[in-house]
Amino acid sequence: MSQIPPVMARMWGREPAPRRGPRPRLDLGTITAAAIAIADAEGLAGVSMSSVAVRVGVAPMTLYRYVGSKEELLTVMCDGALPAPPELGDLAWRAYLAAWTRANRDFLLGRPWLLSLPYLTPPMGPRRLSWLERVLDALAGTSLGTGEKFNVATTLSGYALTSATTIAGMLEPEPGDPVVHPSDYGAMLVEVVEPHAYPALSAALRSGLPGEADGWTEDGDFRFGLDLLLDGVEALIARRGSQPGGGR
Amino acid sequence: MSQIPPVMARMWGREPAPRRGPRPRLDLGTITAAAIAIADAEGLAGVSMSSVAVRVGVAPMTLYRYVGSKEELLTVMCDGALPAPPELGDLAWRAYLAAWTRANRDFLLGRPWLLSLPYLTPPMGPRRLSWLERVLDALAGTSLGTGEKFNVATTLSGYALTSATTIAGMLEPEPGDPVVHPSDYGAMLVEVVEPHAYPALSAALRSGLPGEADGWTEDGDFRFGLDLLLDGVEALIARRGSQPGGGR
DNA sequence: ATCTACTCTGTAGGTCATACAGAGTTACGG
DNA sequence: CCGTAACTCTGTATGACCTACAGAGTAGAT
Repeated sequence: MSQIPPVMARMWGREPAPRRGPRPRLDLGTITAAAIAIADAEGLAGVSMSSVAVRVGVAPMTLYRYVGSKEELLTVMCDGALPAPPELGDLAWRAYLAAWTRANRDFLLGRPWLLSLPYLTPPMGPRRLSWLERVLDALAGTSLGTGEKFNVATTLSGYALTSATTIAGMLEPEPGDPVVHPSDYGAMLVEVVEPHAYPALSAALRSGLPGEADGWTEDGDFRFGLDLLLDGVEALIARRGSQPGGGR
Repeated sequence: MSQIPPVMARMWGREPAPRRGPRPRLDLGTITAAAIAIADAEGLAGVSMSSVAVRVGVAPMTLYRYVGSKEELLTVMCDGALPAPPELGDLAWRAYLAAWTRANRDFLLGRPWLLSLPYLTPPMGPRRLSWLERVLDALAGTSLGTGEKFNVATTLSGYALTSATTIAGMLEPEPGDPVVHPSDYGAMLVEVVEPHAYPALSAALRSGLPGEADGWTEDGDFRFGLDLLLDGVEALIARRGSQPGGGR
């Protein structure tokens, strides 16, 4: 009956509870916690089946009793690494969605290795779904349809992701990465961009390099895009408000 | 003088043109084209230094004359795989940005392996910058500041990315991937989500599973978020329009 | 007591990135 | 015209990694 793939079953604690043989000495939670700890300390590159096995005190091959492959482990990590979403309290939808998106971005920045994983798959783990739950809740009072609420969640979560990726790419001069510091970024562009081929861009560079302006903050950039989106949501709600219901 | 890292120099054709020794038999363009062809045919997993070397007809180690590491090659591929941005013509900014974002999403769907790469780094290659150039151009007539135009480009491009990732995750049942088909998605959620822990979500699932509604199209979802953003931009332009200039 | 399912482990095979050193090749200085 | 230096290409080797396989031990079922 259960069409759900084994990874997901395990993520939700639906393990078959075997009858014969020795009791399993581990569980999936212990393993993913170990893997996450390693990723936090050394980055994703430090996470190997061997290193995880050492950390939980078993032989490497033992892990395959709990996980079908390394990729499966990474998938489970994507959910296990998430914190609980912020509390709704009695915030209005707009204030809450702003806080939600910011919290979303912040935990991605706290665990930047998440950005290198296929994080943007349809949410299936308990943690990811609890974040989705909160958006539905926050929008419950509005006239948006169910599908529209899902779309708002997806879009905001995507924005948090791209925003975090952008910031992480500038902040982290990880050793061995071909990462460019934002202070050098404008200078590098100037050196390479020819006014002939890129007129608008080189004009913009001449008028003031991005990242150099005094008033600039990365938080300002974040709020910029966020307000763009929330203004859009607000416009939509206003539109729907005059209509009956709307949306499946 | 040139502070620019070697990858970038090579991406822009700034190779030092050596004087002694045999003429190089290859160039970076040939190599990246081969790597891209392999990725198109077999996915990213098929791209190894060996496979690329075979395709261009040299020994694996030869590639390291043109590229510092495999990661560097992947970085260069990220730019080389991009098509030219759509022509501006005489479109109004909103129509153009919509076309631009859609084209952005479409080439990502055409080369889904781009989604597994660190695609969201600050644009430094010629192709990526030409996409940026077009946004600046399209917004030239508006009263937005330079920084704001950059932000609009970043946000829209991020939206194209998340949107493409979502669709690709549902469309491609790649062998060996723990991917879930959208038709199963709702059913799986129902099986796993407990109304007690996820009241809003399970209510939404009961009222109509996502992906099941008759009127649903993935393109509708795309336009939904896009309009959200463009409405936001429009609101911003309207606000800026009354003020002098604006932006650093 | 025996069976049997299940857990843990060592070994081994295959793939991969890349360090290294050597051989061949071209241009330049004399 | 020759030697030398710089540069390109290649074979070999190393170490890391994932994981297939088969065996050994263990504890509940019969």
